[in-house]
Amino acid sequence: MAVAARRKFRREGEERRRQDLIEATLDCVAENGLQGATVRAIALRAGVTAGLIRHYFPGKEELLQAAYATIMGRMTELAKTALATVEEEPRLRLAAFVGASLVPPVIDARTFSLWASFIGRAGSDPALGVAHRAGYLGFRDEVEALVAKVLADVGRKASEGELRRHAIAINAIIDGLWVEGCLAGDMFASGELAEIGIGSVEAMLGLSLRQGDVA
Amino acid sequence: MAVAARRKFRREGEERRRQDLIEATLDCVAENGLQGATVRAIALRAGVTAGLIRHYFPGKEELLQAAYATIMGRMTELAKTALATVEEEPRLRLAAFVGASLVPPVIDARTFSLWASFIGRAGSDPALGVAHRAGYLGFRDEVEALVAKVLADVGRKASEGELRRHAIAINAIIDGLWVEGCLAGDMFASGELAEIGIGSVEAMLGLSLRQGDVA
DNA sequence: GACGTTGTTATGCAAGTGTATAAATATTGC
DNA sequence: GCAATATTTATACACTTGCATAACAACGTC
Repeated sequence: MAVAARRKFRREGEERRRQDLIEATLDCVAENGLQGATVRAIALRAGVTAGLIRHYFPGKEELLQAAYATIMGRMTELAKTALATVEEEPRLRLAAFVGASLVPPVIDARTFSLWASFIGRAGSDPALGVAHRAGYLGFRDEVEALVAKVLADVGRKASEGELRRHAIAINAIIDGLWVEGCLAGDMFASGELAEIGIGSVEAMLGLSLRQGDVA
Repeated sequence: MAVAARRKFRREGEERRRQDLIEATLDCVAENGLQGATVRAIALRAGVTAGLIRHYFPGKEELLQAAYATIMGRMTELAKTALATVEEEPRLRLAAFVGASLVPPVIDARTFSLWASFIGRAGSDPALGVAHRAGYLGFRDEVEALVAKVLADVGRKASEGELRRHAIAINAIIDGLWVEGCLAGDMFASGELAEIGIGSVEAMLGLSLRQGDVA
């Protein structure tokens, strides 16, 4: 009788394994939604057996939470990168930020799929809703600060309410273009969304954000 | 021995039952995502037993497809209603359309939850992707037509490319504000999103859309 | 190089999944 | 009322799910 050989394996570092499991989870969710993220599918993709998951996480729920935290962190990280442009001049900074938010890697079908999969439950899961709100408000505050600097730079005064409205609107157009770019990127020429985004912000603020036009 | 009494039931019309099952499915999906839409949960909510589902649909997959088609149809229906304003004057029509898209019932947490739950799989499921694209393009074409009328009305010429960009941008800001309104409606005053949306479109087109300002 | 630790696999289990089938009853036409 | 029909329930089945447990083997330590 041929005894089934026990599978060979390597011991990876703890942090490495955790990350691998999280990444495998994200892959599963991105491809087939939360439904596709079964412990067996995740383990298969991570190259381990299902039982190992419970060695690193109390349960599947906690693994999903860790995965959600990871994708949220990655998204805010991308947003920060978009914000951290080298430009000094306020208008150029704002333009660079909007533009960077509308090209890869921020525009990314996988990220969008993950966002949608998780956010779909923001209505019923309070923790998700709170997390979204925090991320959104943080993002909007950054936009508002950028806009305030731009307006100050050109010598325009804006009330608190005006600033708020500008931030909401700019945020919305970035989000809207982001969704479309992620869902159907091939419908737009390369850089077209960034172009449209910057142009729209210019129109909304009533001033040019680009070098050539700067007085 | 007390024999378990067989459950009483009524025979409903075929179309009525189908609709009830679809509505129950949407309820389940909206509350707990596609995961929550098990045949038993759906049946429970519809007030029938699980087996009945297969009397009206070949399988669960087909029921989900019918539910998706329903929510998509309902969304385009809402969009059409927003378009079917009584206003005659092109600018007022555009403003009314934008405004109607940013208040209930278009702004609706349940609808958003359903949208997100299904659209999350648009990347992997080609049928979903195609459906979204068709809906989006139809919507955008309507916006483009509206904008064209507005510009013609004020005697401005716009190239095909300009029209396209305007439609994309207006669409994006509606979508972006819609998402935020659905996810965190309580963060905005009643009518604030509509106000911001219309104001942004005015800025983007460089003209007023409101009665008082019409020349 | 043997040994103990523990990361990892393998196996099992109870609950839940979609589906198939048969039994039962509500409804229709007479 | 009564039989015929097909909607609806009830039950069963094979499979998947997350989780528990025990056996195992890779690695550090002496």
